[in-house]
Amino acid sequence: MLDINEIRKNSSGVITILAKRGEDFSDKIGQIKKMDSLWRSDLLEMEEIRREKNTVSEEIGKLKREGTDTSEIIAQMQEVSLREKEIKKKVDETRAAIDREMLMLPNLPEDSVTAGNKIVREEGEKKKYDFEVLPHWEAGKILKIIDFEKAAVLSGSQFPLLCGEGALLERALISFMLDVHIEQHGYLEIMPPYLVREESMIGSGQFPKFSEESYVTVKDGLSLIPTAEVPLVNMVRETILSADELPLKYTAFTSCFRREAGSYGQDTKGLIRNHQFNKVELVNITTREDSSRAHSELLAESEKILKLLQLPYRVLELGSDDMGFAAAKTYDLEVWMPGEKKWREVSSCSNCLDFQARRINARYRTAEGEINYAHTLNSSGLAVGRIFAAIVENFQTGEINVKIPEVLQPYMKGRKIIKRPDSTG
RNA sequence: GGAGGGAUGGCCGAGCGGCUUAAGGCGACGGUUUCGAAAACCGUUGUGUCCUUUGGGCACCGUAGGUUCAAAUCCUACUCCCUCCGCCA
Repeated sequence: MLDINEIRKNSSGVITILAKRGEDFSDKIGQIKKMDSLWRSDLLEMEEIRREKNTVSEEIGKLKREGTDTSEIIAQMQEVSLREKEIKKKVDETRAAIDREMLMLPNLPEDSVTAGNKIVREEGEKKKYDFEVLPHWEAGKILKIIDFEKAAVLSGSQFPLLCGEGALLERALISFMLDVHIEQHGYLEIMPPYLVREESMIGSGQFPKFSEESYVTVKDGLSLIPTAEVPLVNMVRETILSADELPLKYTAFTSCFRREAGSYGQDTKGLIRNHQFNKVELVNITTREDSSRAHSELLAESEKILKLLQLPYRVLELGSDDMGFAAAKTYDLEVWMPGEKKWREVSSCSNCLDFQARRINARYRTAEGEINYAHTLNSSGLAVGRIFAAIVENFQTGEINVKIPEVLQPYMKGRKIIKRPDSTG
């Protein structure tokens, strides 16, 4: 949520910055501003009435104790009380309308962020192949480690089903990623719930705007998490942290669930865009002074996984028109897929500044006793299914076997290669 | 799913509808004392919001309504936690 003071003080500035997202918010901001000044004048009136009520009520108590007749003054106060009720209703309604609108406004992109994605750098080397690398879904089928037909029978299209060494590879990747973040980057591992309340989805910014994207249970109205960012960020809901315990660094492996409404027909093959996928997520909660440093660190931590897996990738700085709702600045990591011959996003590393913290009321107290909103950051560390696909393509051999990257071998019971079941060698 | 019990400040814990702007204790912080410390004593001790901001007002006792001139206190609904029974990985 944006700071309403910014809209009061400099609404045209807010409109200009939001316009970088490619949407015109001038009507909405104007409306909010109008409602806000109405709210404030009504609030003033209501508080004046309450002040009168409080003093007179106290007076009545005294008079009654003295045995004085108070029926006249009570009759007067009945009128006042009625008036208070009316104006309170109006104040509450206006406030609710303001909040509704405020929740629909996306975060302000940072000054440095402009339209259009920028390639920051490329890391690792694309291997040369003296054969045609198959896309992972074809190789996966031959290797009998992915079975989309079975998945479709169970759940419909765009669900993954891994078997045998495929399932083992997925599990190995999860353990490997978690271990790196826990042991080398100082993260606390969390296993959060996959079903969360509506407030949690609002808190991290998925709701109310993107409710179409989520699976919601019929009886209890709980949402399946689209990312572990949701439970991890909400861990500090309604808390005042102490500055010296920051940054908090949380990591979690979870499955993620997305309806992908409106993206039918895109990436229909393979593990790239599924309704359910696995991800290891990183979330940092920190101070406003520290968040920029934390952002670079987070990016490096996500990159570390790609480096260790020896996958070629590039770093993108996302343009203001392409960033997520809650983000002020975002880097994407894209891995090279030699089978598809495409760069594919495997991590999105965002600084949300105090945008989410305002929604969940997460604050910290400085050594001087000042209370500020915390800053929240998140990064995929990484999207497991897409890395699975990247390995199947990047480490493919001419015989359509898949070599296991060295760092993963201990997690694969020492296996060095996944061989096609019909191979002779 | 059924039956009970509960929710008050950082924590514990009082609180017959008006003398509660929430008692008392613990903790924390500051001070007195001391060579220093402990103890003792004294003091301070939440969050938010609005305004005409050296100041003032309003709100907050799980949440939302209601009754009343007046609600932590009475009524209704809900949420969460605990105990037990049943079912269950």
